[in-house]
Amino acid sequence: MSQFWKPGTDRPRPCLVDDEEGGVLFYSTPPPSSSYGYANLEKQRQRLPVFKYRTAILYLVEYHSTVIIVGETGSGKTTQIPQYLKEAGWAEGGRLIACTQPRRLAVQSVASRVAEEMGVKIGEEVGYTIRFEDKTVQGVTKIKFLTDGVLLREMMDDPLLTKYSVIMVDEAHERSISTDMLLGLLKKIQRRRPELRLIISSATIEAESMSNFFRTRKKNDGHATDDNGLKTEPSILSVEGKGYPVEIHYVQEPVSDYLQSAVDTVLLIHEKEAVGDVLVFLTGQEEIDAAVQILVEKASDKTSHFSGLLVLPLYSGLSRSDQDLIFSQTPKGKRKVVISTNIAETSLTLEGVVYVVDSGFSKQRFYNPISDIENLVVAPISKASAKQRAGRAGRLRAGKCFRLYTEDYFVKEMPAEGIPEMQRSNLVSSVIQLKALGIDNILGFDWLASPPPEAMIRALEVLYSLGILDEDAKLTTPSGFQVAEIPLDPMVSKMIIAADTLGCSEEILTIAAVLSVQSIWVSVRGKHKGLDEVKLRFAAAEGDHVTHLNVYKGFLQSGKSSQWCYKNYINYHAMTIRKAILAGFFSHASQLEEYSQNGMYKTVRNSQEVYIHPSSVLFRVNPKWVVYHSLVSTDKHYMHNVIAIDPSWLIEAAPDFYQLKRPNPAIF
DNA sequence: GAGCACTGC
Repeated sequence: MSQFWKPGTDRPRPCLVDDEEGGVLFYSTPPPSSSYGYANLEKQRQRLPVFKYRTAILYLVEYHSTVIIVGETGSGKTTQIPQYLKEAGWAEGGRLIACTQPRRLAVQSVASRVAEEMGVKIGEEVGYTIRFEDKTVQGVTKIKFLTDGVLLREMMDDPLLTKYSVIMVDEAHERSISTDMLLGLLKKIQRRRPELRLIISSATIEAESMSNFFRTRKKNDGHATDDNGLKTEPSILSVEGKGYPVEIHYVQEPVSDYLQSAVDTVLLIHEKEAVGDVLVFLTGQEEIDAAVQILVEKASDKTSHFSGLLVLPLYSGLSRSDQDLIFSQTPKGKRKVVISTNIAETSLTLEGVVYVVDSGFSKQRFYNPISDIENLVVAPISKASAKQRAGRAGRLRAGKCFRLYTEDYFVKEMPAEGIPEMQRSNLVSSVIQLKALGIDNILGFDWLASPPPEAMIRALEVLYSLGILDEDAKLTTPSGFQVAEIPLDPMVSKMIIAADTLGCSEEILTIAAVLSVQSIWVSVRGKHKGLDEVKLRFAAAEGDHVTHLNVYKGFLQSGKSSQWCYKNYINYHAMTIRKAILAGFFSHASQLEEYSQNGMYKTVRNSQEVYIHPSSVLFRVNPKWVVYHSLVSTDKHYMHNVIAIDPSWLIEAAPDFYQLKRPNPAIF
């Protein structure tokens, strides 16, 4: 079938897919609820020639500007569709087929699988691009895998993405900020480039809303076409996965303590169920460590049959070597139990899992645009997530999923989908990116899901105060455009630009790098004291940022710690460094309450009550004025990464901001 | 004297 239809050529319409082996694949017209076709890959393996699936894909892509693929895990859509398109000639004439993934690791592994299947070396006909790594060759690469964020960045140079004939957006149902932005922008591009084909791969639950979003003209008319006879009505093709069935078990009554319940369920599985590893979903490190401890104690009793349990924690804060333990072969006669955060839901796949225990909760970030505070809270997961978690039990053989909530709750109360990241995040980075792409009417942008207007306004306000947007909400020259080019939080970018004139770029770049990673410290259970002592060795009076700089310098000098006598040098530079930080973070200034006994500060912007986090070197030092990098909210609002400042620097850094009573109304 | 779901450019 490699000589299949050449796109754009004039030829008779292929007939509907007629399957002589029993109608496994069919194409119905007119489509019931805009759904076409159904390909069953599992059956196909035994008795359906591969070209049936290919036929359906190519037919739909040929005649529809947008195709939505509802593909379960293991359906092979990600690896097969790009190959079909290439063979059918979609990558000819110097244009490429692009396939996005939301994660770097997925990009790499999918690309190498496809290269292997096609018998080519990666970086030639099949390539990939992720940040810091470009394995493509111009003129040679035909299928290009990339993260959605990279494709967004590419739009800054080539807004219509003219290099590509087909763009496939995989895992669109995850609704990451980048994916949502990309889909909104792709819809715009389609108006200018009607020949561009989009393939959106999504879970069942999101398919209809995706379809509605891309349905552009002549609503309610399934046969709407554009001038070229191309159907503008998106088509939906569903492809079954080859995962094994997973039996779902619910609790009879709601549980009051899901941690305890998870532990009990693991013990019960070990007692009653056949061999096979267990994966438990809890919400965070603290919970996971607690559950691990309880189970390890049970397992340490050599006389009980629980000694067969091999219990391992899994979360991103673990060191790489600890994370790798979960992939080790389960010793004979043992049952591996991995207790994990959401990292095992999408990012990491454990192959031997047969039993899943689902607490029904995960930690989720919520942003309050009014207070400008991001909260990390334990919240109920969605049905989509629950399904994904359960699916983790069916990779090896038929499995079981134990849900620690009632069926009634699942059916009646659990939300179908999670809230898109777009609607619970700070939008400063997204807004500047859209502005850089020439989208001026941000509030009128056609979002798959509109973010709260308050968040949008807050983002515009912040960018205006940073001098990145002018009074007409357009990017300023050169500052605004420079900041948009730098792939960092705009406040950090502004700091970097300011460092240039203050002559401390090297130091500020180091600090920016440290601020861009989650933490430079590795968490080791029960070794908090040691870590605190090590930190003290690097502590700088100016605050955490300069302390990070010390750490980095120490790293460069690795092994020579006793000879460090940089103190004067650091003091010399500390002032200019702090001013550069302030150029970006002036709006994060806080003042110590004069009569405060407990180190209470109030933010300058909205008099929010905040405290210095105990991990800071300035904890209990309590300088009169500080600027923080971020707020972390638990029982109190804690300032993370704090430097001491002189309040006069604030006026110097942002004279408008500190005199402005109300932000300029023109930007709304 | 407290705490870090997960990604990405």
